[in-house]
Amino acid sequence: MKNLTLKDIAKALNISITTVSKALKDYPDVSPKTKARVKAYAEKVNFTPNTFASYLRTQESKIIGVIIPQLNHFFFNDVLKGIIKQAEAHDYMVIVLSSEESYQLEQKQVMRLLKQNVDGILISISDTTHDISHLKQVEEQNVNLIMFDKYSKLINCPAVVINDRKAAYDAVKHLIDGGKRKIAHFRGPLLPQNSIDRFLGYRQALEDHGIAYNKELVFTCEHIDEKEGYAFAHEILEKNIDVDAVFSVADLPAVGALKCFNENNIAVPDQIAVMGFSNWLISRFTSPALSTVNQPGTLMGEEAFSLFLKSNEAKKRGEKVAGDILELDTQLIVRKSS
Amino acid sequence: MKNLTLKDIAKALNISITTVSKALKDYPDVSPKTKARVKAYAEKVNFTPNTFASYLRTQESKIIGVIIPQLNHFFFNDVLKGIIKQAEAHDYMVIVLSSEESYQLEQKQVMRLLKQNVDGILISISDTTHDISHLKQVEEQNVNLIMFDKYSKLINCPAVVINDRKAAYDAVKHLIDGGKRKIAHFRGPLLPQNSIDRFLGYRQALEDHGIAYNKELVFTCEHIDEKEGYAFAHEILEKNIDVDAVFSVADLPAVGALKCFNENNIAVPDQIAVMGFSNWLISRFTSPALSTVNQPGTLMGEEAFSLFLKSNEAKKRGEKVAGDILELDTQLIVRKSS
DNA sequence: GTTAAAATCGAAAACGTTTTCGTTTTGTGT
DNA sequence: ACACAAAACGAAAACGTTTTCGATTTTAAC
Repeated sequence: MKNLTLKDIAKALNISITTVSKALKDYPDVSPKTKARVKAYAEKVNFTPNTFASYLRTQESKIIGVIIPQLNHFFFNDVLKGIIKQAEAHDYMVIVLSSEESYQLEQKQVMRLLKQNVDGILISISDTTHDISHLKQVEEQNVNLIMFDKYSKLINCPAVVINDRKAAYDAVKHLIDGGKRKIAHFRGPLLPQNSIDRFLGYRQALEDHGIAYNKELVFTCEHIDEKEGYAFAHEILEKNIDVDAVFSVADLPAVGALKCFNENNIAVPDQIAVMGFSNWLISRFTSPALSTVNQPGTLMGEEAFSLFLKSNEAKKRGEKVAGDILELDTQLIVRKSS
Repeated sequence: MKNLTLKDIAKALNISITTVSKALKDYPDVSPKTKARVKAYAEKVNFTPNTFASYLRTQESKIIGVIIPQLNHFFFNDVLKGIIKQAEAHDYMVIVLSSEESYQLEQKQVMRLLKQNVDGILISISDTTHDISHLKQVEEQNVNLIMFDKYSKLINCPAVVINDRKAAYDAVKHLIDGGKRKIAHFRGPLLPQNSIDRFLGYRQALEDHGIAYNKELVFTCEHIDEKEGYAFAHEILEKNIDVDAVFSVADLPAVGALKCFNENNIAVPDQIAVMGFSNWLISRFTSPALSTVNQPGTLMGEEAFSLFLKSNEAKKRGEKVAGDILELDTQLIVRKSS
């Protein structure tokens, strides 16, 4: 019970392989009669052309590679879902790889995908990626490159992101509107663009509302986990730093802070309000439930695949695709912690 | 800057394609001298054989397909991580698909993978899968089939699972040891083997400790989300059902129940203890923190890939692989909710 | 120096598809 | 009938690899 080939069909219908192939692809030099005959038979035996053999002629593998920074990460799994769904709708298969936030691993995964002759690489770069020569190489090999969420401004390719700066601005503005003035920020690592942008949004919101920026209130995460958030919250209490709100670069550190505040009987949000970012599953279940910013993960994945398709079409026409950046809307989700 | 071919190397070294190929694969009829020359050059230009062309000869694609029931599911992402990690170590690529708990979609995804000529299919079957003819077809096409976690007893192929029955038994025993006697169970859907096994473990534990089984205390989940758990907990309070502990088939319904109990000022665990299953990220952050059972997701993924490798080796030797089932240990995690 | 054996190499076919180009068949108009 | 164009078909090469088998060269033995 192997998969059938053109040869099998040709033999069964007593015509040539060429005619079978052309009939299935609606070439004009095949009579309507034989076309119908071939198509009916192919349908009956559930024939689809062997993708490996097709690749050899067409150089199209119908496979794309996706590299995310973490495999078990709520948001990136949402994106993955969107990509895989759209890929299925367009008959592409998706190879999934993870850089686990390692620059070296990210380089290696890109090279593996290039060796695999994928039609495109969709990547969200790691927090430790400080050099993009491996991405340049993707473009040099004329493979479609699309970035999503964590992108680099140093390379000119299509990307789909959220407006981190605006989202952070709105989140902090919400805290200010709630009467908070001494707002701490748990920021992300120094390299990735989105932690920079969220920080800038935070600072802009303060400035626009006449609040002086105080760098003593900014804490920098390395791993963006709940332990760091817990530690920062602990430091705030320990050192008696005057703070009435916390805006965290992500939900996990916010959850850690919540835990610390709860343990020390700090009233949230009355004494200190807490705001996360990303709307992870977990944010709904903390007590109090965590206010946060929703990122449209699945939509981002779908759009990333659409950008790939567009880029691929352009490539086939011999054009160079523009490095347009698509921005998706976020939603402020106000719960009990603010 | 395309990927190089054997032909390119042959031309550069002024020898035949055949010799290059054989040198790289250590054929005995190539002199040590030319072997060294070819290997050095191949290394220098970073040559790897084109997998698509290789497939055409060897019928080995070096690609495996993985089908999980849900894409953004904490446990299955852990498994995925293990599979992808091991696959990378053995130079396999992983195509990821999801059935989204739909039998129809699962069938379709299996067919897609067969058409793609993957070397193996690793699958965790959906909750709605009631027929396994699509899996039989995998075996008929002589493609390696491995099941993990959610498996079917109707098909004889290697599988890696946990001992759900024992894990559930231990969890319920823990509740009993804590003095609880009126233990409710939120069970999973009727079809999947693991929800059956967890139910059986629950019943066995009751029986072994002289507690009569009361089917009024068993609630059946359909979607295994927190809403269902909340609703069941609500029903328990509403109808005044006499319950002093809840054992849930998974963490999410347990979290829902916790929420309901908290809202109604039921003391957890004193009045009602709550026990989840799976050790999701979220279970650490509820209040009180949720007791649960840890499933070794990453390890399960790694073992699943190992089973595939073994099965593939057996196939190459022309042997039929045994349908052995590998059982991994779980860990009872006691937190504040029990 | 001859010959057999061993060592080394390369031509060619095959995997399944696509596409170019040449060949055959059919149809049309005289 | 005939010429000729149009329609329908098929042979063959190519993609890059692997492997069989035959050809060539080297080595060893007498």
